[in-house]
Amino acid sequence: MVNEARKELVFRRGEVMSREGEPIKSFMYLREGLVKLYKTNIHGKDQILSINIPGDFINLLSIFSTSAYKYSITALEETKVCEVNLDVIKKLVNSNSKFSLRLLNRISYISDEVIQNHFEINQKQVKGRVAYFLLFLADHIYKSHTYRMPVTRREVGELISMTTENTIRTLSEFRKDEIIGMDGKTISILDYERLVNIGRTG
Amino acid sequence: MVNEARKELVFRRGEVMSREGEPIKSFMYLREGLVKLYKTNIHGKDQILSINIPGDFINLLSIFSTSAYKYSITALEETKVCEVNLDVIKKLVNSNSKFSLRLLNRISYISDEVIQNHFEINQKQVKGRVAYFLLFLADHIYKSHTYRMPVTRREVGELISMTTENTIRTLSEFRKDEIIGMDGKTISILDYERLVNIGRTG
DNA sequence: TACAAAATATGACAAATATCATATCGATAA
DNA sequence: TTATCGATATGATATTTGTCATATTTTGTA
Repeated sequence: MVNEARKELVFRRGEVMSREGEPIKSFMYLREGLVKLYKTNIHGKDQILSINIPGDFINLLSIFSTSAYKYSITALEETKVCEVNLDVIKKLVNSNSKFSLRLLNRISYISDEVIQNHFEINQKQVKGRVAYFLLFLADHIYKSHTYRMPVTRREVGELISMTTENTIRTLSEFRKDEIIGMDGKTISILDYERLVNIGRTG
Repeated sequence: MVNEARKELVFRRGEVMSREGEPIKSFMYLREGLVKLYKTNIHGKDQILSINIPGDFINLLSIFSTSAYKYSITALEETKVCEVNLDVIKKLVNSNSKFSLRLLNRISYISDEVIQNHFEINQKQVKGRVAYFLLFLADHIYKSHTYRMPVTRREVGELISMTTENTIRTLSEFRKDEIIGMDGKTISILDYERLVNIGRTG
């Protein structure tokens, strides 16, 4: 049943996959790529909720609460998504209680994560926030101390609640202090321990 | 089945109803009173997630994600809770798909609310934050322009991410500007329109 | 009632962060 | 290819917020 309703979609970098306020028609499983979930405020500024990776149900937080998206989704790189019609999913909830329980677990886990991340960022100062983000990419996204940032400095600021200027300034400072190496979007963490320490304290 | 497993509990003001990290044993429905949900950070400072009112499932955000509480719950006033053993709830999810769907809707709604609130507060400055909180109490909790604040100034700060001093200072300023009247914990909103405007812009 | 602890209050100052200006670099499109 | 726009970069300055000190008031409890 689900197999028949399945549809593969491909999005290019920068493509908006769904927009805040639009009706939700399907359940989206991220197969390949990287996306950002974000809200746009009345002044047109974005705030990023989270960055999602393959294996994530990227619109799960919106699906059951309302018929409209609570946030927008944009691809940060070439992204493949598996879509299943929402009615099919709702029928599945009705017929398969194991599936329901797994969804409940997953939704709780996701919302916990978003809340926890923003609480942690909230209690840090600029250096701590940037360190936290660099470590997030290293530990959770790329599993490497060298990587190419998938976002602009402005987007980093939108995720960790800072201005673009301060984000850039802090990265420059880390480079001067030889905590990281930086060439455009390519980052290499030179002093992991120190970065961890900054991420904890400041 | 649920009726047999039901248990009524009463908590006094200030009593901790459940603590972050403790195992979750039951599903809690708030029948009467007012509670706060909060996380304590490594420095011992609390951050309040939300204030909950009768009708709320106060530990729903933790129940399905893990076996341990992700936040603590404390009664802000005399509070009555209806507890149902967690195993009974899980069996109900297995047997009743309508119930599962309602839980999914409710969890999504709650997490949306927590995230949305913190995003809104995050993009405001001190005056806007205090205004937002005063209006939250007036519009959502007490449905009146005059009320007795159920929390200390420190707790207000813990909810809207400000220091206690700045919270007190801002309230004093609102009183001097005759936007609110204030006598201890009793607040009366004198200029609702102006408060709404401050809450939107700043 | 009286005492201690917490909450409220306010000023002076320090620290953190945002804003504004300006420059260079790089990617993209006509 | 070149023009344009967005991204990166950095300094100077203004604004916001936090910290520390110190009183006063209120509250809970012995």
